[in-house]
Amino acid sequence: MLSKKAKYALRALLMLAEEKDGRMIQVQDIADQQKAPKKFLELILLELKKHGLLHSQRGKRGGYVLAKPASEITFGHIVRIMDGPLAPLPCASLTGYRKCSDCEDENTCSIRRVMRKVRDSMSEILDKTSIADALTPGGGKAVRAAAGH
Amino acid sequence: MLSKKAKYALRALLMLAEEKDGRMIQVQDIADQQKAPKKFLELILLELKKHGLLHSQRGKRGGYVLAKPASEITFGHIVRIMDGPLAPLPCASLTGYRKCSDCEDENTCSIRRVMRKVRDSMSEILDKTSIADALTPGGGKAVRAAAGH
DNA sequence: TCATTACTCTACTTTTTCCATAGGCAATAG
DNA sequence: CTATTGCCTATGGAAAAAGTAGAGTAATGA
Repeated sequence: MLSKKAKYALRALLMLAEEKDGRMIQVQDIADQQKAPKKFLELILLELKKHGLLHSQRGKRGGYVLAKPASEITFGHIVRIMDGPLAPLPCASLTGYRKCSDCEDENTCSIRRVMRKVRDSMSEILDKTSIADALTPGGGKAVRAAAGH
Repeated sequence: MLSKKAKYALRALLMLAEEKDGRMIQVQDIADQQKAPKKFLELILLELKKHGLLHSQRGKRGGYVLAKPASEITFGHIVRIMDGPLAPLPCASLTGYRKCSDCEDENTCSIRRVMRKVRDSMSEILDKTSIADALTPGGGKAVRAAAGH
């Protein structure tokens, strides 16, 4: 289940992606528009900045902007920053692998095998859908790819 | 992320599926084999029974058996019983739909649209993989289907 | 310069969910 | 009848999620 943090983050980035030619938006405006607690949102945006997705400016007329093109910011990246690995089990994750403490033999674990498939299919969607794609429904790369089966 | 409950449930059902011609297994045996707390496991098996996946018998020589063929018990069903809807967001769920309280227009919500795709692809795997499939790697229906792209 | 604005950072509180345990009741085999 | 095993309800503790507080720092602009 997606956390509220991740949802706020996605919405904030989508909002920033709609802004014309690098105009900054302030935390307060984002909070107002998506009815999120301002202080909570600050923490989220700060984290996104630390991961290189946002630039910020302090003081009067400060705010946030995307640090790179919207087409290069994927849902997968955002969700991983906020909620951690996509995989339903740590042992089925590529980016955040951890051994199951209670698993006898990882190579023959059928649960792991299935969850690995789930991870892969989630990645196939989330890592190939950018916030730019999301803003142009029917147009994005991953949208077409996912429709093709 | 899959809860421990779901993981215990999957393992218990896989274990029961390996048992020959309807022989019963006791909670204690399952708990021993998968190093799960017995009392906790009881709750889990009870819930699976209430959802029609298991039969049980009380008293001496009691225990649990699958209530139907292993090929008719899917990962999707088990996970939903234990952890609820597959979808990352309630508003993107088919089996457990709930409106987002903070969402303006559901039909144009791009986050929902993406998460719906994620749900669909999870369902495509989990609802088409039975515990029988999981026991015969390389053989199951969903295994072949998922490999074909 | 100096007050104001708005991001930065650390710490804390509250709420919710997850994991597990406890103990009595009910059925069944022997 | 009685030992065993599942059935059921209640409760406790830990951890994670969600939100709050407040002092600090940089930029602006009057």
